[in-house]
Amino acid sequence: MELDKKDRLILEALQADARQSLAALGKRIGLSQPAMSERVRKLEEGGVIEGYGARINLRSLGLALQAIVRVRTTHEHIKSYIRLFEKMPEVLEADRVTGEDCFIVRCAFAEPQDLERVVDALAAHGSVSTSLVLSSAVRKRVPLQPRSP
Amino acid sequence: MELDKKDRLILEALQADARQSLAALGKRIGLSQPAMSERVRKLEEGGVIEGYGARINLRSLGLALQAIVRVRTTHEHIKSYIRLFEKMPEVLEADRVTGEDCFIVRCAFAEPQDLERVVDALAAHGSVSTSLVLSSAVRKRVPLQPRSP
DNA sequence: GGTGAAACGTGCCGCTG
DNA sequence: CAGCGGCACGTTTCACC
Repeated sequence: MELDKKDRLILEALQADARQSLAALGKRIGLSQPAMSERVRKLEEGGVIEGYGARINLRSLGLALQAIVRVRTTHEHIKSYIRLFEKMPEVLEADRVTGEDCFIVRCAFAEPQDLERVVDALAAHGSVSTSLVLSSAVRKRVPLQPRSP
Repeated sequence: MELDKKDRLILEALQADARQSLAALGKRIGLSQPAMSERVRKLEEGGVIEGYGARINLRSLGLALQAIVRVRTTHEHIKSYIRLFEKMPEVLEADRVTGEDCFIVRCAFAEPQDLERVVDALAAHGSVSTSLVLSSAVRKRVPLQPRSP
């Protein structure tokens, strides 16, 4: 799917605030409301926009701590680890990666004891390296500038 | 701020689809539209909901590759690294962490050459370990079940 | 660009703790 | 009495032509 300048502006605006009206969006970008409606519909159906989500403050849910856990294991355990990640509510995201590590896992929790439980569970069939998140230095949106034409 | 069962249901529903009407939300949860309006307003003002964003498909932007780069450096370079992250469009997020690594950085790019540029830039005042993301095994939402009552 | 339908914000009232 | 939810209204926004 081809994206022009205005599509990119739309994506940028919808990343900043997904709950603004199509009319407000149109005013910002210079399109009428039906034109915006059509463009957004195409971006959704074309799979460019996968959905809309609320950004939740983890701290306000009592989850003040985050950690990034690197997991090393053997190939036979890959699938069971994926099932484990899906079962554990502390796991926010898990990526399978190249290199010595097999997975890099981000988790959130309320207290150090919770992290201990997570680490113990993940170390059952492999070894782990755990880093506590001190601060999120950058939390950017998706880069939208037209890249290398 | 106190969150009851219905607040958690609202957060769950808004994470799944932030662009649904308050009336539809109310139907799902069992509240009238004005009641929903009020609850959502309080969740926003209380800082529980930080905002609403569109989920963008990186592949459709031509960014088919992701990597996670761990950066080790000395304390004097911390601030300049944070500025560097903010300047680089490839950097999606960067967390400062405990342990031997100083930062764990996620980036997205179109071609391996782009990653090479990123790694070169990040290795200028430290050392890096780079892992290519093979697949995102888990991409969950924030856990909302009431924790440890 | 315009029109019927749906959604939103607000004020008022009743219920409950 | 305070907090919360439901009803009804005028206004805005949307989808379709």
